[in-house]
Amino acid sequence: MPGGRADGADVCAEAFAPGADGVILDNLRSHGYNKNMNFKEELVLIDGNSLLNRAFYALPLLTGSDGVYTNAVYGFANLLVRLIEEYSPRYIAVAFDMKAKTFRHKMYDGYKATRHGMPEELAVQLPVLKEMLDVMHIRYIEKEGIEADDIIGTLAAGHRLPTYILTGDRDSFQLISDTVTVLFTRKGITDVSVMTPASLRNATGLLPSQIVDYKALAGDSSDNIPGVPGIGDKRATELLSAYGSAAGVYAHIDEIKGKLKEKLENGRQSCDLSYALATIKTDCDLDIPLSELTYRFPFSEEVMAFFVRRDFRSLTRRSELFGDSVPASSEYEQADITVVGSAGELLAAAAGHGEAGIAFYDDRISVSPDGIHQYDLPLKTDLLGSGPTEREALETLAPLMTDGGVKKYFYDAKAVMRRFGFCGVMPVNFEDVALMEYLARPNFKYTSAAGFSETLGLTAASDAAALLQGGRTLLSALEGQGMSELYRNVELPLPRVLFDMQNTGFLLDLDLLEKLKVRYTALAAESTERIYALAGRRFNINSPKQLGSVLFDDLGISYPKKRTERSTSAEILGAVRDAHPIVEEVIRYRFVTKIKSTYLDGLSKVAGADGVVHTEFNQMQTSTGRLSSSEPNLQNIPVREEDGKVLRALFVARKGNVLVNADYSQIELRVMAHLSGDENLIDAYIRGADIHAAVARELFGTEEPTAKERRVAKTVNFGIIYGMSAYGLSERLGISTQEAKSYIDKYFSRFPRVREYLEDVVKSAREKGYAESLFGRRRVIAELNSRDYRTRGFGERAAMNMPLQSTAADIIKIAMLKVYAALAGMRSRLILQVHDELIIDAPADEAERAADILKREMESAVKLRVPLVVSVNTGRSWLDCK
DNA sequence: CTGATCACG
DNA sequence: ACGTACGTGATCAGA
Repeated sequence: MPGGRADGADVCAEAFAPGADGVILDNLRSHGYNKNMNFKEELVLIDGNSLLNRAFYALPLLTGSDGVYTNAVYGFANLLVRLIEEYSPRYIAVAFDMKAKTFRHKMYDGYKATRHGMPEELAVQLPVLKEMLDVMHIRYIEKEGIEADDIIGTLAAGHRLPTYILTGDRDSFQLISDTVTVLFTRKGITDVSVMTPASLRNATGLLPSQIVDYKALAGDSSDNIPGVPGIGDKRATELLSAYGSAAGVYAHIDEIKGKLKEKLENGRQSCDLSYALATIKTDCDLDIPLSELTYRFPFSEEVMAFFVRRDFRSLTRRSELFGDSVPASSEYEQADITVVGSAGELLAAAAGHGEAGIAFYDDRISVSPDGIHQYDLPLKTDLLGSGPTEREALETLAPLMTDGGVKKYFYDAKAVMRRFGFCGVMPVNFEDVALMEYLARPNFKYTSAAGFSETLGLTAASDAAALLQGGRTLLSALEGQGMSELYRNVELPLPRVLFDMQNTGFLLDLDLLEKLKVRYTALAAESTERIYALAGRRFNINSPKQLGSVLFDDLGISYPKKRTERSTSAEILGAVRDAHPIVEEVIRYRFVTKIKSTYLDGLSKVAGADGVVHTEFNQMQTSTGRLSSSEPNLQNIPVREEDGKVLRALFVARKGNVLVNADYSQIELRVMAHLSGDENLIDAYIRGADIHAAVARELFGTEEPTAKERRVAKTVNFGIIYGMSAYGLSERLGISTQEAKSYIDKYFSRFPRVREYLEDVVKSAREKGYAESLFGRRRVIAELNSRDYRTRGFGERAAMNMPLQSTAADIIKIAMLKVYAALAGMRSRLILQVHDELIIDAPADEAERAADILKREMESAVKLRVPLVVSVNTGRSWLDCK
């Protein structure tokens, strides 16, 4: 992956109006992110092994649908949920023992020697538990040579926060203090006693500090701590109440008589050893700031997917645990907000801080330098008279934007760039929390201001602060999910590239646009009249309902399928094409009006006076990591049909320029060759074969496949990428399902690793709850565990397709960054991406160089087991690029 | 505001 | 016996 960030001080001089759609920061919360939670500034430390153990023996040995034992994890999950609901701590950490020996073993061979190893049924649940903690973003800690107790002791000692320790281990009582409470799980896991200094005294008569002394004297059979031989529970308690501590006992050894004295003297060494063994360390070498112990609640879809996958039915039904079903409310966690009157005060608030959350609204700009304090600057708007105007405020904030020493946490950096476009300020050193969320919460969809503006005032109370807090948490979540590189090297630098592309825009030939509009308006009118004449009446042709009634009722065309609902889709119309002359005319009408309304009228509406259209590239829209394009969508301009393709003549290079167009050849199929490792497919690509012909040769056993055979092979190739069924292939090829099945079987027998790969992808997605790309991008696919076979089938196909489409999307994003960097200093500009295609508007004298850059950077974007092949074309218009 | 339709990769 | 290829966005009708 490229390392180079694209955020130079390269100023965009062209004026660019700030967008009408404000930036919505409360998406962070309204999508279920720590919403409605009044977290308390409290820390909960959980002894993972102890609790898992308790849960294991407390519950019957359940298994999930896949046969993996899950009873202990289930019990753990329930306890955890109860804990979160009852205590609402802001911070949680789970500590685990590691298998390795600890300093205590070195001290004493017998340490924990009587412990049996974990039963296999429990051991297999440990990774499942860790997986659950991962999806909940709950930090767990394990360190070689240190026991969970010591981790807990150290964390408890390291903070002044009220702290709760959840464990079934009595050793932890020594940590009890005014600020540290032990939540002690007795036999089962439902019975939890709250152990404070007072309740400990009631229960045992001991002070917390005396727990260690007690063990030094009486020993502990469960850990095989010897204590003083001959001294048991009763004697130990008596001695401690008399002398305070084990040391106190020996200091007054002369006051003790007879056999007891003898036992104590003989056992002195054992007592010292036991004391050392029983003492929980509070000074381990652990550097874990509190900020890393936050977690996400309500739970994300990923947690839901985990519960579904593990058959934790009762938990999946607890809708209140999952954010999206919780209604919006005013219970926002409030930052300490100060309303200021000038942008200078925002600057001052950020001064001296290395980081700041910055939220932009139409009527307010907020800055939070620490996630706790927030400074709000109301802006002067048409409706509200006070404060500076947005422009004045932004101009004042410019130095902060270009200050490399302050890391800005934005929500949608591209939108921020657009806001500053009017004064040519390009922010540097920023994070983009929206992008983090897009990656870390794969089902999340970014929502623009339009849908939310009404609730803005209520819900967007403390978001600059939330941005900073949430951003830090999401960064560690991304790290945990292996997506840090994807975020930092691909997604984060991309907004700058997309901003420039949008900003540059694509020039339209307005004269041609006018001519085409006239022509298509006439064609549409003519077609309409012919249809009315053929139907014998006037009706709304655009209404599928009315059209269906004209075709299948009035004109008596027999519907070609068995179904009860009647469609008038192109597929159906094609099938009844010969039944009546009106059908052909409707097909033509559909085409003409599509061209006119969607493309000609649509483009006219959004083209500037200069003829340039500025599409919006949406980076947080798709479930696979692709971009999408809107207002106008420039990724669906006609090309497949000759008649529609002419529209591409509208898209032209600027004066004196040419368009340079480069597209990947079958990138998804090549990605599949790489990911599956199928030798046959890889060989074909390395040989540089015509892949569809090569597959045709395998399917039909012919040396020189006919055009028809090649077409079949091509359809099969596409089908494979989409997880097709025999029926689907048969429909598309117009053949029987038997014949279609024989092609598929033949394909898989010739490319066996492809079949294995696709099966593995589905299996892994079912187990993990998500599919992933080569670069670690994830898509949660909850449908895989549906009991409805249609829904499940959809999940399986989506799982097969995702890594291919997603990896291809990652690759072209990397290529875009490389191309953008390579164009530095040139006048050529990237203007469009269409999934596997890039277009540059290049001055004629740079065209050749731009073409070389496209080919080189796209082909070398990543190294796969098959070559990436790019073809480049040049022309005055997009239509000419062929 | 959702579904039907059709444009693209 | 079931329905039936993945991912998008724009327009229109009709509730």
